Amino acid sequence: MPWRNGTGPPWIHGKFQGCGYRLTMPRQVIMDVLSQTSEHLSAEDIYLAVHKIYPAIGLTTVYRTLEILVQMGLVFKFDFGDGRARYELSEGPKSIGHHHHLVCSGCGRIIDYTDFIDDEVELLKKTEKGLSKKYNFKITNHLIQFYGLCDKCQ
Amino acid sequence: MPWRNGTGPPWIHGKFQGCGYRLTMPRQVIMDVLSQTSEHLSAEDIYLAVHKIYPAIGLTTVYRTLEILVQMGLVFKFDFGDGRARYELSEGPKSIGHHHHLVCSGCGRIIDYTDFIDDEVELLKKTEKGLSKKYNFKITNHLIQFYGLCDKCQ
DNA sequence: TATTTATTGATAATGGTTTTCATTATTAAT
DNA sequence: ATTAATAATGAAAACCATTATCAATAAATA
Repeated sequence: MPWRNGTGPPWIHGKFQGCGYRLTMPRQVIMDVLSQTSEHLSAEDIYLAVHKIYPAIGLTTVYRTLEILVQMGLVFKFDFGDGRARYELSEGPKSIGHHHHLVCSGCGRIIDYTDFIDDEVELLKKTEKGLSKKYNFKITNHLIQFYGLCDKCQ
Repeated sequence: MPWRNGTGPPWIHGKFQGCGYRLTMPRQVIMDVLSQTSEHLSAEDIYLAVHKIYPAIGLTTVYRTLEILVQMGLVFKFDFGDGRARYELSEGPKSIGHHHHLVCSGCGRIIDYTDFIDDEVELLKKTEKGLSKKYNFKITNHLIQFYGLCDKCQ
């Protein structure tokens, strides 16, 4: 990485400013934490990780920042049914790119998968076009999740 | 409908017994309420509707019953991001059959759609088969949702 | 009928998320 | 630079959907 910890890549700065937000230290560190993991972190997970780097952080700020990041499209918010939201960077160094999740109903394990993306994209394009037309609904995002039992739980 | 209010169709009774549950009055009325709507009711919505027919109902019982119904596969539980779960009968008189949802990020409106189900089913079959094999993950269910802005919000 | 077992509902507790609000940091104006 | 206006922060309290507790009731079984 060509930037110091907490400094963040330059384009992030522009993105924030472009949306009328300031790229403050807490926000940079939250972005760093999200960039350096491929896990599905909860707000508290993020709070704890940020706290190691920037101990003055408050949980409230984490929630507020995540809301902004989701709204800016930099972060995806997921609900895997365990009562707490999970957050993932939508793009970045460790991002595995466009993917979806297998959610184990037994142990709650989450498996990322990127298979059949080509077929999926084809269907989605068709579907999005059709639905946009039929309902005049402007689609910005989609969610696909599979539920079932992982190898250890069946 | 060939059965009285709160009596429910016969097969429901068998289903409950088969799972080791009793088909009590509160449970029957909850099933009735779910059968007679095509909306996306929250637990409280259901509680209020049931309360008109069966005033002794408690909110706790509604939650407990819904949990059972979901676990039995009679009801789907959804999260549309407004902080409360929504419940839909997976099959029944007013059910529109297999469908998915468009979620408006502006006003929270939910639009059911059943388009492209054939193409979707094809992709899902392929995907499920591939993922089951690759990850040894036994898929029981899936979720597809589109997010965006409805006609009134753009 | 007696006895075991499941179900119920009022209440309290839980816990993730939001709101409040005074303080602090950042930007813009002078 | 200094000051004024604005945005961001964090501690604490509030919120609110959902769960756990537990005594009372209903249903199934012996």
